Amino acid sequence: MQSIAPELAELAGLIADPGRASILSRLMDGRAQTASELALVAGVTPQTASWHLARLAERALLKVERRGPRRFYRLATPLVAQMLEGMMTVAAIDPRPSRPPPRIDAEMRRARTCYDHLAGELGVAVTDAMRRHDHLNLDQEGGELTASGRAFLGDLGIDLHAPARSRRVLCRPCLDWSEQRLHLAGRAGAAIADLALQRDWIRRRPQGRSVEITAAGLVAFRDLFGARI
Amino acid sequence: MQSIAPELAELAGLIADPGRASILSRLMDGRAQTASELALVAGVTPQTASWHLARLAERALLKVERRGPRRFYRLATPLVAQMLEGMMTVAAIDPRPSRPPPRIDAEMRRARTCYDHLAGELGVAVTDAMRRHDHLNLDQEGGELTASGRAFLGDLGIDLHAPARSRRVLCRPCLDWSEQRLHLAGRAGAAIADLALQRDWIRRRPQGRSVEITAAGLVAFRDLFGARI
DNA sequence: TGAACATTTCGATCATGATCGAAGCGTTAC
DNA sequence: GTAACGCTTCGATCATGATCGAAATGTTCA
Repeated sequence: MQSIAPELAELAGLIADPGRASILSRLMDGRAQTASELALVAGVTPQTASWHLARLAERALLKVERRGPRRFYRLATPLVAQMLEGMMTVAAIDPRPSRPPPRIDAEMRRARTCYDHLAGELGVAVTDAMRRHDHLNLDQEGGELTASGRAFLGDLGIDLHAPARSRRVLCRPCLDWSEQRLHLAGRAGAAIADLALQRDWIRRRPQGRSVEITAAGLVAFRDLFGARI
Repeated sequence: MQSIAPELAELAGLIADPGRASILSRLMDGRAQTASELALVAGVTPQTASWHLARLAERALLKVERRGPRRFYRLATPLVAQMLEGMMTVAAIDPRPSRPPPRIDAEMRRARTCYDHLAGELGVAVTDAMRRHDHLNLDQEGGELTASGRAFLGDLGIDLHAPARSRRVLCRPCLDWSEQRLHLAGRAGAAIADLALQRDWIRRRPQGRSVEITAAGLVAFRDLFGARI
């Protein structure tokens, strides 16, 4: 019985090292990072990181981009991000009573980006608020924006028309691994995150994937979205 | 920066062994299998398989059920299946020119179940047919059944009302790793697979996840669904 | 109780791959 | 051209875990 099991094992092997897992996790915000930065994140020397990065890039999990003497690495495709998302969801659930639940950095839990949309308490709060106001229906396997939701986002200046070539869907649930709750992903989720960055409601922290909610952001999320945060 | 990277690596490590990957892949049809059967699939001795199974069960990727002297193993939750689905999708894409594309068993490619819905050529053909007949809209991140689609499935005797407790969505895309195309998953996908099994359009093969399309099935999929298969 | 069978546990062996020091390569800036 | 810097390649070492034979456990059935 030929199956993809060997390829599955090989792929998993690439993620099975703590250093490489840290690197992939760090790149989950969709941005590119230098090899040095990723070595720091992985907690290994540059040589070792280089070896890890080469393996990930060879298997096309990462894309590399040379800018001067530096090399920037990023996730190769959104498909890779989506796969990691699914793995993190399972990774965050560990029912072994002996094991303490993974201690997640407070900033990370509070607010972060998940590839292109909001996650953490903020992501879940915004999603919940939109559901409460009947802007959104969302469940485990799918979601849709209501007419009122479209109007709401339209009023915020979000253009929901898909780029001509994109067949990407508007709403998609993403299981938040730190909150164990659903948050909004898909084109709508990405648009909200873009808007928040653009209006300085959130700011990316220099390192890590977590984002800082600005004072203006707190007001905006509470007053405009009705988020309980 | 505390993150789930260590848990992610540990989880990946569990899948990173060819034997365990074979076992997980085998269980992707959602059914339970005995330890002996899984040892065969993994190509290892029963002792070794037992060791693998214990690790997978300890981490709650598998559930074990004792029936007499046998132990039946199955995937612990649909979440695990969904994670594996995402990994297989990436595993099936290997752009390294040196590597030959994974040779997938012809039966497996033709028709199989993916946890609870149809996959392979059959799954894609049925999905395509439903899209052609405007029964279904489906893209990378979501999907919906049209009014005509609901009527179509209703006429086939499929009850699309969700069980009271279930918030499971009707339509979800699932990227078929052997066909590199989308097929239908979610409650609707599962209902179609159930119907096909019930009406003997497909039969599960004793081993492996592939299914056999019966003569009646070929007629049904072609005439009722309009599938090009 | 004892025989048959499925599965697990134990113990020893062996292979894979993660690691870092040292050295090499490429790009940029002066 | 040459120095500085980021990154990679090479080589040697070391730890982890996959494997199976042998033996133990547990379940069913007579």
